Amino acid sequence: MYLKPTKPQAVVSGFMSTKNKILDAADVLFADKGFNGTSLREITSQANVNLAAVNYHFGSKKELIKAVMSRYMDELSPHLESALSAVCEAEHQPSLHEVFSAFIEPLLNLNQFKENGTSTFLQLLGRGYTDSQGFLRWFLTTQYPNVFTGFTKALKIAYPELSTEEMFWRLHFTMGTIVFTMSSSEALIDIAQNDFDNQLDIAGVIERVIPYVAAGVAAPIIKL
Amino acid sequence: MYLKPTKPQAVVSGFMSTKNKILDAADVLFADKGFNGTSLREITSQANVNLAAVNYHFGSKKELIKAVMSRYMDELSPHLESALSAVCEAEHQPSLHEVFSAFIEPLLNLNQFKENGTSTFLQLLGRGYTDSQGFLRWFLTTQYPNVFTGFTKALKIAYPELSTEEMFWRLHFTMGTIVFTMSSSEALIDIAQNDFDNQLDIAGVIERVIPYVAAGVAAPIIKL
DNA sequence: GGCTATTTTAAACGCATGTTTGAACTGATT
DNA sequence: AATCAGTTCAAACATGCGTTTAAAATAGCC
Repeated sequence: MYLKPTKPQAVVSGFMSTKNKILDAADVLFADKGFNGTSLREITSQANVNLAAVNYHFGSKKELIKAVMSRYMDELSPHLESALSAVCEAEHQPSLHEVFSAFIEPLLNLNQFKENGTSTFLQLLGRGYTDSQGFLRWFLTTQYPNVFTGFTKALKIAYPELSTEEMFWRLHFTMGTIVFTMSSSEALIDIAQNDFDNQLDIAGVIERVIPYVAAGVAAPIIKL
Repeated sequence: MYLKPTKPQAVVSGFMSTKNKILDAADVLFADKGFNGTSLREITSQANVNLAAVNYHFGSKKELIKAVMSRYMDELSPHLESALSAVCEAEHQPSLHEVFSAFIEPLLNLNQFKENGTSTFLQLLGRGYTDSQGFLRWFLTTQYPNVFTGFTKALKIAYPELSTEEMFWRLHFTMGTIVFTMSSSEALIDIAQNDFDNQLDIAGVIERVIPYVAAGVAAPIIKL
């Protein structure tokens, strides 16, 4: 019977708990095909566990989605918060480029936390914005608000001339760029490999997108 | 029995063909809840037609999706193509801002073509990128390639220093920004109305996003 | 070893989906 | 009036979904 979230249990030797097998299978499939597009049967058969295990361990599919996201956010958000406040408390006024760059190291470190962690997480983020009619957006903004407030605070310092309203829009444009790019990054990298045959990975994409969004946010203010 | 796409039939007086009732209901619902998230039963009951009518007139749900998109693209793509070639053949070298602005008039004219046509179409475009594992992206790029080639050609003229590879990425970042912004535009406009209580509509969002993407594409070239 | 609580399992449930069917209806043509 | 292609309709079909159930297996403890 399912009651309450249980504490994480230590992974000893080669043994993997059913719970973790489910989480590992789920986040790859969710990232690839979306939350609605992935069935519990796909997840459980990929994870080699019984179908009923998801409902037993997590209660429902919705709770599984939350658990998948929480595993990343719990790892990421402390690092993001400290990186952002470090930027804010620097001696010199930080540039927009520096603010956005504050995300890079914590994001790329997700690859140590989990294989392909960076791109998987960013893809999941993209899915969360479009799938499931925004319930995940609600979940993130209410459960991890410090990341968002810290980010806007840093931007306000880096570009004080921009009105709050303009910043609101450009922030969402930026969110869109990142999230969308990452959710289709695999396909794009494939195309790019064929057309230009460069070595290219998720870190390369991030390096290219940062000047873009920094320039977008820094765009001259329009007069009505 | 269903055979072959039939020619569009003239709409006389207040009468609306079953086919058009379905198309009208479908594109609102698709834009709102995604392709996978909308059932044929929702569409047909919204359109006040029988459930089987979709399969009778269109053959399948997938074909209905194509038909919804084609209705917009067939209207839009000639105007886009001519606007883009006008920009290319101008006496002076066009700015990036001009290139992006070439999209505005044709896009906004969709509102004359159909009520709320502009935002609905852009939302559908956003859905097509993330839903249904890219089959719609394939459909658009293969069925309407001139729009894409015309756009890259115009950009190449406006910003010749940028390598093809960089342009490739910044183009996709731009695509992401637009598409993502529009697919969540309703929610964003709601939030913005509450926070800043300005008059704001889809045209306002477009006006704000253009300086952003133009600046992003025009960002200084990074050295490795 | 025996008892208990936890976990796994196969099977079913109820429901929603896209699609198909065959009969009823419609409106124009002969 | 009879015919007939085109269209609508209610009903069913097959499938896949998330979830629940109750029995079997397992692990922990005295």
